[in-house]
Amino acid sequence: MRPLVHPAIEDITVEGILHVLSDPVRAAIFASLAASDSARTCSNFIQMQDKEIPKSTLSQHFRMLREAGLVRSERHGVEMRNTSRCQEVEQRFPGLLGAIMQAHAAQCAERAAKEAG
Amino acid sequence: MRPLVHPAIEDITVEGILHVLSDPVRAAIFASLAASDSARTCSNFIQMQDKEIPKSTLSQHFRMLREAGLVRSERHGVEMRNTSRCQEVEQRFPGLLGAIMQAHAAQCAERAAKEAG
DNA sequence: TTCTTAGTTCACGACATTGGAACCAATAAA
DNA sequence: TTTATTGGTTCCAATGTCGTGAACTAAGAA
Repeated sequence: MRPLVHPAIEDITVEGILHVLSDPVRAAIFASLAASDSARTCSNFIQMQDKEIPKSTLSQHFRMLREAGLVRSERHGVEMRNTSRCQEVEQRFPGLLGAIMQAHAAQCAERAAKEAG
Repeated sequence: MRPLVHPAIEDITVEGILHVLSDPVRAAIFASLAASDSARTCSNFIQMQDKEIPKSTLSQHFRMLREAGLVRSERHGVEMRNTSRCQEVEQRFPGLLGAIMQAHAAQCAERAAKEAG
């Protein structure tokens, strides 16, 4: 089993961040991690947006989030504990994650409104 | 020749914007368009970042920028005039493009500094 | 040792991206 | 008129990336 790869803060790229967050599932995972104080495991996200995400897909999503520098993962026994690296990224690219998450949230609210109305 | 497709402002998505700007060439094109007052043609961008972009590739990049809602293109005779849709997008997702472009600029400056030694 | 849990890796099909070659449409030159 | 040129598009084949089921691993419990 390969060791977990976490880029140094200075190796994080804007392209990488944008690409990894351009997928709605990964964006939702990241939003949830960013909003929560404590670490969350991968399997917390098997149910998302009214559908099941296969374990293997989830594993890839977490790898991509990790290698883009957005998430820190640590193995604890049999499970993985994931936290966002928001604060570090905020230092490097001020305002970026906030703006993206806000836009995602706005779009999400808009869709919910359209759905209901 | 297919007509040019421009999404209505309410059909522009965050995912679409992030994906299209996660490519360094497209990000550079968009930054240049956003910074310039007047329209620019496609062929203005054949030389970018010390290398040539093939015409066909450039054409695809512009199509993607257009269909994501970031750029407006109009045929004028033999050429295309492209402008950014910054202001519209700003209305829909306030702060998003600004934060992204600022992060790109910061990264660009950083790379230039590292290059210079 | 065997089982369970949580996640990873592999392999393959589906889809996206790149770029050369051929093409089209508008205008300028002959 | 034709013919040539310019600016961009479309087609297609090679290559790359993504999502997923099946098989696997590693840690801890029974």
